[in-house]
Amino acid sequence: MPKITLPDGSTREYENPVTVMEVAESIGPGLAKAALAGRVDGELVDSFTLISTDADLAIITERDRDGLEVIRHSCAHLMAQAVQRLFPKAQVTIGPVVEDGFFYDFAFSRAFTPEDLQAIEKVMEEIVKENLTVQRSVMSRDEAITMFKEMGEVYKVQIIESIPGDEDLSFYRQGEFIDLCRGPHVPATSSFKAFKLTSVAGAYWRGDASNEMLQRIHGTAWGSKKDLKLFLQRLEEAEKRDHRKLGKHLDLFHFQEEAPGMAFWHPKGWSIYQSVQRYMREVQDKNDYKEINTPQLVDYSLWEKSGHASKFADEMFSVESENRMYAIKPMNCPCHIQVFNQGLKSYRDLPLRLAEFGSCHRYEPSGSMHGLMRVRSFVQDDGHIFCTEEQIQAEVADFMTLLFAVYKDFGFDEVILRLSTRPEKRVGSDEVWDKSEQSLKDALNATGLPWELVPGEGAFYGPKIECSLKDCMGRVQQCGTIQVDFSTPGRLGAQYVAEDSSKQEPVMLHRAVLGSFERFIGILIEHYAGDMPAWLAPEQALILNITDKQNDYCRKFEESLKNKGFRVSTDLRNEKIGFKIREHTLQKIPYLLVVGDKEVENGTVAVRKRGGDDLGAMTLDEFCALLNQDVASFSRSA
RNA sequence: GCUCGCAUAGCUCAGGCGGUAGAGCACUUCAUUGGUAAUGAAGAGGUCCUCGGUUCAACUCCGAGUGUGAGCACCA
Repeated sequence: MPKITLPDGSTREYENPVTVMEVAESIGPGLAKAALAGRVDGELVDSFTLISTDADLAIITERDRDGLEVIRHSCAHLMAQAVQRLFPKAQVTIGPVVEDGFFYDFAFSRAFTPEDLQAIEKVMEEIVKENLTVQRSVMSRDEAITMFKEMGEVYKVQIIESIPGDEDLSFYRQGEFIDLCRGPHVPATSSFKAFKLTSVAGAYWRGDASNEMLQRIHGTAWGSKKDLKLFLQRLEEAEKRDHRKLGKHLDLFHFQEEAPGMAFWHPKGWSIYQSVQRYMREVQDKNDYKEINTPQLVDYSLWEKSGHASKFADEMFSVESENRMYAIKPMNCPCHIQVFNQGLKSYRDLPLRLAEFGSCHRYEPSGSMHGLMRVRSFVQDDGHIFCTEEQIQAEVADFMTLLFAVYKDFGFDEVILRLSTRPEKRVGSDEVWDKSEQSLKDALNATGLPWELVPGEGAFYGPKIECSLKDCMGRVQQCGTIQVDFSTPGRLGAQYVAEDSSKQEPVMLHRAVLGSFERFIGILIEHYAGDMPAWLAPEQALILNITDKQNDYCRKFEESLKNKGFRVSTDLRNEKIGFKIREHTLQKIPYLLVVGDKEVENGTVAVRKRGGDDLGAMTLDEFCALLNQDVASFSRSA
């Protein structure tokens, strides 16, 4: 006689063991229709799971986050079934849920085409109409291997063979299709309301580049047609914000064949770049960093000493000149140590914070490049803090505070933190790793924010914190980092004189807030959809005449604003005012200042904001005050 | 780097059984001096990414290369 407690606290008693679906039915037919799965005592189960003891139960529908996952996972099965109906020779592999959807990887003799996707989608619809019941079964490992061998599914056999132990495995069947799966799944193929196959691309079997390539079909599935539509609109919006598109449209930068992965910055893009750099320079000065600059070309031997050549030789550009080999620097750290090494350092000099807007070049794999987001030539807001072990924690904590403040100034409020710890291949003793990981953990805990542990992902010389921000589209972008390094200073002979006059090796903290200017500006462009806030906008205001009678007045007004340090220009072309407004609105200029006879007479300008708001007539002083206030509205908290 | 697409005017894109191309916007000139998202007219603008092959003939078909897009792999 199971007693079921529902999320609202109410309880229901049943004579015999009941399934989740039966409970739903006993509550109401609407709920039964919507029920996809259940959560029994916190565990996600199928709707046909039998409950025989007292339990807490939540009926999962498409409104639950978990319900959506069930739909998507089941939709992957639905797609696999459709693919095998159309292409019986296609072999199934895996089909997990991902953000906003799912995919399934198939082994097939050729690539699927967009026409194939349409056909697959059609068969999926047919299977939905067939309303096949989804059934779960359990098999031993050996039985399962035999079954899939008979079906000729060699990848499934491999997957099952790689599952350790000889525990029983669960399988889900719908009609003729059966797949190894943990579940849970929807009750029947009629449960799908809205799905769409979005793309097809290659993907390596087991994520290993030395394996063969499979065909991955991506799809998305939602609880309702409306949600699917909203999702597709979100994709469209993201496409509109694409920094590559906006970069061209707003004349910010370009790329060309002769310099793959290296941006040509145009005046307006470079203006944004300079504003970001000016700001970072100010922040670094305020926070006791000493800015330096180091060579682009450094003899190869330094990279051999630092250990980078042996690991990254293929990704470094090199130059030969007069029988010497140089590498174009792929990073700044070895150079910063050279600066540290000049002159004798005392413990009194620590912590020493060196910063550089360091231009780096890396031969990134051709397929990995993506607009400004991943380039071969970039500038890091790099910094290295030389300190003692005791100083690590405070330095890391200060860095985190600085980073939050900078992100906030750029309009990013949410930061996601991850700690990557010792990888298999590493230098340094376990004791040193213990210590450095602990100091990073302490610093993370001190932020009061949640953070995620990523074991084994640290750099070979030390653990690192990775800081990602969330843009207004909800996308996570990794930008900042701070890494503890106990070994590179030693390799390159960095030392300081301690209190007891012994020579000691300093600890080095590698850190960057933005990561690279290129990437960060790409993120900014997409975050603001090109509507840069006034403090970053390449042109803050534009003065427009109505007729050429006002030209002199416009030029004088421009001059006055320029003298106050604003980025202003004029458009005195012989065009109608509506035409000019449209053109400059599309160029996303924050303020348009219109001057006609009225304004000349009153000594004002008519101010129009980017959104179209008419702020009325203002004098020079009034407009300066407005623009100053707008520019200062980012908090300058760093 | 791998798989599959794509590459035509400054931009966004059409196009064509294989017979060297077109629109809109932008640009130039002329007229127009007009008050908050497009004034009108005329004109100019292309080695159809590169190199090979097939062909009487290639922008079109085939191959290679380069760049680029989606995804995978990589990311000090």
